[in-house]
Amino acid sequence: MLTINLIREKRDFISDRLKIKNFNSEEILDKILELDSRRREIQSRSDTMQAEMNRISKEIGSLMMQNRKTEAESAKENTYRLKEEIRELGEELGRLDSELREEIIRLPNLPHESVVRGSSSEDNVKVREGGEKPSVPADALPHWELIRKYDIIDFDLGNKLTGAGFPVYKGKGAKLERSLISFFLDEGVSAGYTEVIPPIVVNEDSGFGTGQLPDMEGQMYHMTLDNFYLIPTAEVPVTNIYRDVILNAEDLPVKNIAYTPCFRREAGSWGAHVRGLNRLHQFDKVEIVQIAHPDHSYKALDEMVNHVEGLVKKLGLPYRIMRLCGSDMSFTSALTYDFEVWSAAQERWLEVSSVSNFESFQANRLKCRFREKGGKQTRLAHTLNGSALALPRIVAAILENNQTPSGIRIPQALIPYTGFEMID
RNA sequence: GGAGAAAUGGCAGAGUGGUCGAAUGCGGCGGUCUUGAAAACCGUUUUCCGCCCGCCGGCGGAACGGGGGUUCGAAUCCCUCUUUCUCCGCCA
Repeated sequence: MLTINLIREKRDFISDRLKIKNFNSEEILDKILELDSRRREIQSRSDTMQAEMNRISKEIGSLMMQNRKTEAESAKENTYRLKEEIRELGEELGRLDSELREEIIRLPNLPHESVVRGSSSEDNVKVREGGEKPSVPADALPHWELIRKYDIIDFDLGNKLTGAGFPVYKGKGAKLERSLISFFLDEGVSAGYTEVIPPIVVNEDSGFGTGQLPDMEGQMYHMTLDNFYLIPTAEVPVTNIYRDVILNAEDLPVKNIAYTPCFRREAGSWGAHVRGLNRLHQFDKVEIVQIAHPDHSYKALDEMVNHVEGLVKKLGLPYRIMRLCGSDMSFTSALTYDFEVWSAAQERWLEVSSVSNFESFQANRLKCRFREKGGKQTRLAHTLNGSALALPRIVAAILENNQTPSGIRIPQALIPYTGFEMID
């Protein structure tokens, strides 16, 4: 959510920047400015009347104490009309507040100055590339056949228990999954992140705080009886730890890492290219989250990108880092780097991580603020997060890229975790 | 699930209708003293919105778990929701 101050002061700048995201904001901005000036006018009037009301009330109080009942009664006469007007202004103010909020919420975050406009994912900018594409035989199997061949992930069984997109990991498949989670967490902790295990069910306020609500309502599993949501990413509970929190500047950056299962309805996005592990309703992910000082948040973003790059390197996966163009970026992000790994049998790049700086966009919803040492004023912090990493496509790439006639080779870095070198 | 009690500032804890944004203590910050520190003493210390305002600041309004109500006036009375604690029941 953009701040009303920014909108007041830099209307045209905002309008220009949002064009990079192919978002036409003219009408919304005009409406916001109009609502805002009406709101302020009403508040001034209401404040003045309440001040008057408070004055009279105090007067009545002191008259009562002096036992001057008749004077007190006549003073009361003056309050009835005032009270009614205050009530009406209060209602008007409430209406304007919520209307204003509704409009502001419709505006996406401003893209960082390095973001190009673009019209699709084709226009994402390759930042760098690493690792070597493996040479696999022409008859290399895609992962959905490999998992059957070695009986390590079972979609049919998941279908029986729940439905499509809820696989069951078995034997070495389960161990591989658990090993990757531990590996990612350990790497994060070594890099200075504090591990947390948050709830995977959140309330409406949390969903709103990080921006999934109301925009992505249909993408989350909603437990209507309790009005809870299954989290689509650990970003939601972990970032919301800092909702309504005022941090000290010297405590920044705050760095958290969390493993959670993630749940996505993926309504409407099923189709080609989503076979096997490419798209699931439930999947595992390790997420890194930082709350940073606004002056250093892009340094934090670089650090996070380097961290994720280290992970894919250690796993020996060919990867590329893409800076998303405006039209491919999320509503809430100011700058996003996507990580893709090469999937040898599918011969495609698979997105395995998205690392973003949200600047103050989430923080404004969350009311996540900080105070400079010795300072009095609070400022909005910057929030960042990134997958480090999402498991299913990593598993798919490891299976496909490392297949050999004698089985699937486990990456060196994972062997201490799996305890075996081959899936065979 | 049943019965009872409670929710106040960073923390502890007073406050049962009027001058209470809130005593007091602790903690924090600034200062005096000291070579330095401690102790002592003095001062200061919630957040949001609006107006004036370059900044400092000033003025007004709101907020005592959330929401609603009674009243000229609510931390204080009423309703409701949530949470916590105690006892009972059940349970991984």
